Amino acid sequence: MPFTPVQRTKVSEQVAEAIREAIVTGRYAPGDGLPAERSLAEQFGVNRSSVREAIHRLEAWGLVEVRQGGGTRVVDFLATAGLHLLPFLLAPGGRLDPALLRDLLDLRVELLGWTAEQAAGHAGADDAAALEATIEALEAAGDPARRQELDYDFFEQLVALSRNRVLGLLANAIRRVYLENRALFLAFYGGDAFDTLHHWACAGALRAGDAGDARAAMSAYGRAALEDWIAP
Amino acid sequence: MPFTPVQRTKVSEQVAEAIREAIVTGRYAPGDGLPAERSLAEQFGVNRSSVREAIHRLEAWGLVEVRQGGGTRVVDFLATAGLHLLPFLLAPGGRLDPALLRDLLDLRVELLGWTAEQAAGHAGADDAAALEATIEALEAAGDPARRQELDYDFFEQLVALSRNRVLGLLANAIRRVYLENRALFLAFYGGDAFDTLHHWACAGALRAGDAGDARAAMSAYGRAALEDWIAP
DNA sequence: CGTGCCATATTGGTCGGACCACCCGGCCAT
DNA sequence: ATGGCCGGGTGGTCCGACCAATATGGCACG
Repeated sequence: MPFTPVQRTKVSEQVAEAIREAIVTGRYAPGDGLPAERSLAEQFGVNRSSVREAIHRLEAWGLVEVRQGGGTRVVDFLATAGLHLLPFLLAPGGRLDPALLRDLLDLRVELLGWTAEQAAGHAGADDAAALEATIEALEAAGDPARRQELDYDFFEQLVALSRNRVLGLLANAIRRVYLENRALFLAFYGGDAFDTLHHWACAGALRAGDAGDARAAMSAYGRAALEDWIAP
Repeated sequence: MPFTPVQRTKVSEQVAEAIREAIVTGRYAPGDGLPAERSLAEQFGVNRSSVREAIHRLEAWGLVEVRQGGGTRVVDFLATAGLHLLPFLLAPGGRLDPALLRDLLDLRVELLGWTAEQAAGHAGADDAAALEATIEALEAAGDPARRQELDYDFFEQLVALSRNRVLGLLANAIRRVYLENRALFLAFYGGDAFDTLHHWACAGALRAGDAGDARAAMSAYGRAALEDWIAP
């Protein structure tokens, strides 16, 4: 059994995480001013440089606005930040936000369907075969974590087949959501509700070049997952 | 006529932009190593702290991977970065990437339709009235830039009506694409091809609570824009 | 009383230097 | 061929200092 890599967390990362958590959990409201860098450095017991790095990471995430001489203010991130914040908003402080998960799964239904539809335009027989190989591995896998991984592989293969680079970027953002909240979705892949029916239907539709059927299959899969994940 | 705010560019920002441009234009291939921080500081004629801030911004964007002792390497950003990179990928080095624009507009069609469909589930008569007020302002506006602005307002109202916060984050990411590449889309709003036919249809469908019609209207609008923007 | 100006404290931005932790490669003894 | 050692290069952190923009309050002026 292989060892898992040791965790090397930089000081600036820890500071950034602490402040991010304080913001997304509402401890700082939009418009509030963050403590001064020198003050934060003292509170965290680190150098001001590390605090600056942390704050600039938050700025890159769209959580705070920094103005020289005017302090650092928390912004209304729901109105300005992009999808890269979603992994942290989904379960702020360890508590799942069920409404937000519902929003995500709703969008997922649409996205799965459209991705399959677009993939149908470029998929050949060998592409369908590759997808089917993934499905077979999915059925053979016993470990729920491995299933989750392979299921996402299937989606990424569809994204690659769609040849849409913007969709690719969007999929990258979505992937981070799963990576950061693995445990959240794990129960589904261990339960009885999960089956590969729709996967086979999608692969078959791609083999036949039927975009409509492909879309229908993946939409149905997304809806099934939604019903299982939300309010059992 | 209001003045445009003076440009305050920090040193670290300029450095970050320069390196980002070098990466997205392919001057550094994925896997390549960036020069050392001390070397970059010397080349740019700035302090190492500023270079570090710039590099960490690139890291937050998903463009580079930093390892202590092991240097800083450029990553395959198409495989890892999120939608926040799109504004810079659309016209790297000032030259438009038409294939990428096509990808974006394809996705836009789907997104516009779904947003309208979702909005129909929550829109009341006063919401429809607000939308219609925006359309009237849109028709009255002579300045193409103002039209563009109002058209995006219309979309954001739909997003707000959908009550889907994930879609809201996605819309924020898309908005940045327009803000960073205003000129690119401006021609459309000045030409004859632009009309408010689909907007009215959507507002009407929302007033009637017809999700299907709302979706059809905005999908049609997206397709019309796509045909006008691509290969005239 | 309101206005504009100015001194000052506060805050973020940059700088230069120092040291530590880590990775890599070459060299050497085993 | 293996493992240990070591030196050079790299990023991570720290320190102290100064610069630049901002916010604040007092004060003179109208």
